[in-house]
Formats: sequence, C-alpha cells, structure tokens
Amino acid sequence: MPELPEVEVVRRGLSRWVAGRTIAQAEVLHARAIRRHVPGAAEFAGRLAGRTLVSAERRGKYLWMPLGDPESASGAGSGSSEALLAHLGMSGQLLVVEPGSPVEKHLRVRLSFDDDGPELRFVDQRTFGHLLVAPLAPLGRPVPEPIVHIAADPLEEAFDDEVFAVRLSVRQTEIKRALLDQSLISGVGNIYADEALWRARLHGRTPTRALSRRKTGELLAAVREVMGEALGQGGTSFDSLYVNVNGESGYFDRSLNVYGRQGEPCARCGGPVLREAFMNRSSYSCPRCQPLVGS
DNA sequence: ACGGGCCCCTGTTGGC
DNA sequence: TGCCAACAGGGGCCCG
Repeated sequence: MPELPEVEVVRRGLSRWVAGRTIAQAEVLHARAIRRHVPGAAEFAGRLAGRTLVSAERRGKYLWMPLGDPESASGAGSGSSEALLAHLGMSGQLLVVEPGSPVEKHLRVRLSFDDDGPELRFVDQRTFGHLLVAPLAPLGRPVPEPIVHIAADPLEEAFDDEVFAVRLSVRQTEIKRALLDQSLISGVGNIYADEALWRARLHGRTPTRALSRRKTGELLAAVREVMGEALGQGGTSFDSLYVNVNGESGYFDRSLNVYGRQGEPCARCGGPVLREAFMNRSSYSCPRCQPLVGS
C-alpha cells in the first residue's frame, strides 16, 4: 500500500496489535523480500529471534519497529539501536493473523511471537516491497540509517514548509516530479499528487521556479487536506491489495476527484478529466481547472 | 542536476 | 473463447 495514508493505517494496526510483543521466530519464504538486508535471510532471522518490537513508526511510505530486549521492554526507547524496517512497494501487506490460518499465496516473511498470539505476515504479490533490519541513526528523531536521505513527510512536525519552498524554488523541475521526489517531501505518490494538484488548481508540469511562496503554501495545505481525509476513511483501495493489518479496505477511492476518472466530469467545472502518460505512469487532471501557467 | 528509459515482479483488464 | 498488450498505488540505476 503505497502512499502515506495507507501506510499510516498499517502503522496504527502494528502499534495496536504487534508493539510490545516478543518475536519467537522469523521465517523468510522468499529471498527477494529481504534483498536489501545484505547479510542475508539466515542473519535476518537470527537477528530478530527473541527481540521485542517496541513501537511502530513511520516516515513517508516507510515503516519501522525499533527492536528491544524482553527484560528492558518496559523501559522502551532507552537502548534501542536498530529496527525492523519495511517498505510495502506496490503490493506489500503486513497482516496480523491467527497462527493456524491458511498460508497466503504470496506470503514472503512470517514472524511468530512468544505469546502464541497472532502472527505478523508480510504478503507481497509483486515483490517490490522489502524488509530489513537496520541501525537507527542517532541524530534528531531516531530514523533507520537506510532512510536518512528521505525528507520528512508533510504530517510530521519536523516538516519545514519554508525549507520546502526554498528547495522547490531552486530546483529546475516540474511540480509533480517534485511532489514525487521523496528527498524533497516524502509520502506523496501518484494518487495524492494528482489529487492535491487538482485541489490547488495547479498543472503538474508547472515549473517549480514559477511557484510563489503563497501557491506552495496552498499546495501543501491541499496535500495535508487530502491525506487527512483519506486517513479518516481508512485510505484508498481499488481492490483487496490495499488493506489494513486485519485485511480490511479503506474507501477513500469514492472521494477521489481525478485519479482514475478519465473522461468523467470534473467535480468543480464539469469538464472531462484528462489522462496523460507521465513518468511511465498516468497523470489525471482537469485541463480547465488546472491550466499550465508560468512556463 | 535533471529527464528518460529501463528494470525489478505478478496479476488483471480490455481490445481484437 | 483465447491471446496479448497495456497497465497497476513503489523505487533504483544507468546514461546522456
């Protein structure tokens, strides 16, 4: 489940159902799922066995659970120096399921716990997602070392609107590319980029240098607004691939204004929504509400 | 520094 | 009915 609201839905589920529990065993069923854990599957499993998953954290589209030891679990945070890090890619799911339940077709990694309660399963059809154990970088908010280059996401306090605006103004690129650049702002993907641009009445090909500070502020407000609304509805899912840890879909897809709505009337002006190829994907917009200006 | 193109995968959909 | 191309919410890497 790719974008920030869907990942946040998963984080909340992990926080509720998994945090504080101690891993009995980790099983890797598909090597590609841990390809970024350089020491390999056996080391990954060995490093997790007996560790406690202290909490569930998120930045952008990445999730992580700091690792502790059972005896110090009550004093969580004091000694955690590494974490289980996850990215769901295009089709990854983290599911909390009863130990005996049927094995999913695309089950890649399974964690069982010493309380014999529900397992945590990483299921991923397309295998673009991955898990790894990584050190937490000590500076500021503890963030796994592999993602220190990712920018804060717009729902974090650490996100600085002014810094974002300045970085945009010196970039030679277009606004949709910039929204998708996780080193500038994290958590925004193809759906919420299109939805936020529509709300802000901005064409995705607007040069970032052409954006006023005010317009950038409006765009950030639109990003936060659409993500907040999506979160309130459990995220966006067109099919069963995008579900929370209990396998349930969100229903924000009903509230999308342009994404996936080629040819349908724009909710604001009634003109047809346009689909265009962009970055080997699709962009949806209303040409009337989102004219290209400033190029 | 930036954009384009390709890759990594599996599955579904729509046109012929 | 079958076949095949296009497409899907992710990112990384190489090249010019």
